[in-house]
Amino acid sequence: MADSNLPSDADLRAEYSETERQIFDAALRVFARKGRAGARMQEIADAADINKAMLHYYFRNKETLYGEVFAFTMRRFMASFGASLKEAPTFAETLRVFIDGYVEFVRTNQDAMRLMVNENLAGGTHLGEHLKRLKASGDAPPQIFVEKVEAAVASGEIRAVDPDHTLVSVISTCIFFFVMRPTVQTIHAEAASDWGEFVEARKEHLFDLLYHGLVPDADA
Amino acid sequence: MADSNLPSDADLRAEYSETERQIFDAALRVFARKGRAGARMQEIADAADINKAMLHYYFRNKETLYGEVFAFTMRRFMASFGASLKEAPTFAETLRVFIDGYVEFVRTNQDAMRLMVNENLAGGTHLGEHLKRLKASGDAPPQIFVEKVEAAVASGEIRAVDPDHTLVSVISTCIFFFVMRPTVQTIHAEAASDWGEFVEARKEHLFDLLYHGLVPDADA
DNA sequence: GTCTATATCTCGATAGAC
DNA sequence: GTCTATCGAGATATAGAC
Repeated sequence: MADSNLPSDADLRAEYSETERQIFDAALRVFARKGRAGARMQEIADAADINKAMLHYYFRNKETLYGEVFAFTMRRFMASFGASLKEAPTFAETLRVFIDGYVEFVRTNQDAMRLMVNENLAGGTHLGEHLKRLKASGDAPPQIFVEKVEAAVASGEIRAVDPDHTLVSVISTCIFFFVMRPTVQTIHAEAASDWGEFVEARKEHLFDLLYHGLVPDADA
Repeated sequence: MADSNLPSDADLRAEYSETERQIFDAALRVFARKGRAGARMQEIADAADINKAMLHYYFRNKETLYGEVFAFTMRRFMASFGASLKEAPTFAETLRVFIDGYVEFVRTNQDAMRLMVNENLAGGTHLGEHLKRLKASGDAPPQIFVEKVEAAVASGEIRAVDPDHTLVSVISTCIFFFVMRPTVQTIHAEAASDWGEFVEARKEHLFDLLYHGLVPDADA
């Protein structure tokens, strides 16, 4: 936590015992893949390599287990790549770091992403307090990005765009293709044959499209 | 079906009886909001204002009901606004129609959108044949849009972007903020107080951002 | 803390009268 | 076609020995 007031991955995990961490990993996997209602306590127990009764020993019931897993996942979402984003010298660099950071984070945390999307689709009852904390911290990538956009607009480095809408647009393009991966792979040949290659190509495309969308015309 | 080989909304509904349509509407609502596993046959029956046993009379079981509802929803997704898109004279107009068409379609069919996203998150087992038909029809908005992008690139009206990636990017920005609506509303004040206004503002922002992202610099 | 056995309950599905 | 009553699978949760 050297240069951030957000907890690191290690910090978050230190709160829990070995067994609890096993349960967490297993529960995240199952909740993300099967959904909150479709998840089976037995399957979580099997995945965590413990007895089913132990699940109820560590977490009273399915509800509280889900709640804890969701809270843990949210905090991890917040604690990713704020630092390198702050240091970016130009807006072009800011945009590159933001796109790369988000795409890589989602690529390597697809279950966390699925949990987030599922929760939003279901109405987002659990989101409330966590998002407020995120907002209050002022140190998470979305906040920093918005500030950088505001600064770049003020300095004339980019056009007079709405920072909040821009944030939503950039995040959408970085995440949604992971959400719709089965559809994308059915339609797009390259995505089906080599997903990793497709993701790399996509980062390039996104920077190109969004950077040109944001900077003023060359003769302006 | 005057100027399209895709079925219209009325065509689709004509296949089913009054009671079946009631069931469809109810099932779509419940499946979309609660997910495939979380949906309860009792709740669907209540929403359709029929007896639970009648559900099993019309549709053998939950599986087939879900399958039929999903297939119906997919066909509706395909059959929306292909015609007006074809007629767009300039690329700017094409982009406007596409953004407006997608945003409005999702705005007025949020349950259909939820079903699609849920299905993709769950692995997209049911997507296969439907997407192939969509691809084969050659008459759905995504195909037309890709063709228009290719033509605009060839004519120099827009920069040399990858049409497929561009399609994914545009659709992402049109849909994802609906998916994450609870999160967006927690972070963004205007979205929380007046969602309709936010959606309108978003359409403007998207056209501005993406059009500038696609057209060549003014002095080129 | 860990496990087996079991209680309890929800929900999908069916039987059978009308 | 419609309804009531109920069955039976499968899931959550707990009791209680070790």
